[in-house]
Amino acid sequence: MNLSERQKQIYSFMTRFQNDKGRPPTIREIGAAVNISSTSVVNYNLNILEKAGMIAREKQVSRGLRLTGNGNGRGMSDGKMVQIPLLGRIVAGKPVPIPDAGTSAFESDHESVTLTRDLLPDADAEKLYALHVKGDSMIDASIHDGDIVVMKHQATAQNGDLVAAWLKKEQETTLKRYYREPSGKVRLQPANPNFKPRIERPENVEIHGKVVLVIRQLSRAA
Amino acid sequence: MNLSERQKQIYSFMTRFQNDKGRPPTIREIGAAVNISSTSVVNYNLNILEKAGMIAREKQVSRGLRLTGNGNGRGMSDGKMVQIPLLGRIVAGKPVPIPDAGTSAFESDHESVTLTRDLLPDADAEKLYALHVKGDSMIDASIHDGDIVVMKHQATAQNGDLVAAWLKKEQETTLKRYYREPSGKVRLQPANPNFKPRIERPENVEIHGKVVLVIRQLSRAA
DNA sequence: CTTGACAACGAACAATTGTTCAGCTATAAT
DNA sequence: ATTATAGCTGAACAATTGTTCGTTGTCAAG
Repeated sequence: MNLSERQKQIYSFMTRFQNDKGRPPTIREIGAAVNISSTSVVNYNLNILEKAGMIAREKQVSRGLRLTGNGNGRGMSDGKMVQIPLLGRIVAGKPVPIPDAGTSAFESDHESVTLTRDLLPDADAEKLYALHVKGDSMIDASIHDGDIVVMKHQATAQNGDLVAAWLKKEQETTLKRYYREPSGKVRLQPANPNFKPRIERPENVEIHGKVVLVIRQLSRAA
Repeated sequence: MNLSERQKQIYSFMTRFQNDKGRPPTIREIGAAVNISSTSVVNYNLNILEKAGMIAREKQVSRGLRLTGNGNGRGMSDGKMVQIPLLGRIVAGKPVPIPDAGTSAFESDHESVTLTRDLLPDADAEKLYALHVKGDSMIDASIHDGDIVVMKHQATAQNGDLVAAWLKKEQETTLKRYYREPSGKVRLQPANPNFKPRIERPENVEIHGKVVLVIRQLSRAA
């Protein structure tokens, strides 16, 4: 699956163009960038890139090119993104906000975070929502104030999942790892092994979602 | 700056289309999606959206639309992304890999991570590179094995920055917060306050970069 | 030498797509 | 009643863009 110098140039240009302009280039734009005078030659090389699995083409569609990222380890960069609504904050004293039914990215005043799909466990990017972590109280050292957590909305969890759990009696939200003990009780294990786990009766624990991604921006905060 | 129902629909569709297909829609595609029979009406509404600062248009360019995200809090989603080379692993025993000069995303066998710009401290997305964190030894509880850290390559740091430092004598890499003490010494402070800081002579500390983003994927790992 | 592949050129064609314009309707202001 | 404006229609036009085809040159295998 060796690619010629030109094909590498084309692929590289496509990547830059897409990242830069937010749309794929046309055949002629590619030609101009890599000094190919004829559109048919560009077309020819694009077909090769397609056979190599590096790109996908859509016929009869202007700019119908997509980077598939096959040649590229993990870096997808094909312009496919997921916009995840930032529903609010997760705080100790309040229940976790839950996504509305018809939450288009436009509706209401939601902020949102846009992520590339390669960061997420593939499949349905629906049902995902993001929360700002506010206050250190409920969380241990592995997640901090100001972090953004991307959650998948679900009411059950598997052993080891990091979940947002609502403790009914205490009226409290907490982010912990979930374990179902042989005894039937639920063990909520802080990510920091130095902290002691919390054993709860299953009836007192309501799972609101599972954490799939944690993002910490270190630029603004100290 | 009130937008009509139709304009909201158009904007919403543009967002979905862009995220979905990786390219902006054409005027006719928009028309079909929002039940507008005439291209001129779509054009008309697009001009309004442009004046409202929600989108940008490029004349005489097919799919020459871009979401500017002005109407949208933080969620940029305009298809502009940054591809960051994943240079390798950061391990205790080895120096931090440093980006080559001519690192196009294509060259060599680099993997890469693609991020949307809204996650990064704006400005030059150049000079950024990503590393896999490997092994718990050098890091304290705030960063884990398997995390991805996005670094900015720089040899100096400000107080409080989370840096990758190379300790010459110990031949060891470590991720810690950097503080210049009044005494002139350098204090390397673990993110976990339970751990003791490490005081070093400045000559022994070589800063290789500053951490700007930490990403933890919780899907695969246990 | 001939054959066949690969890589490229140029040109023409067809489809897609952005642009423009005359006109229609309803509603609110003059 | 008249005017103005927002929102729309339909159609034609021009520009952009994808597709196809005939041709050329190179180079290695037969």
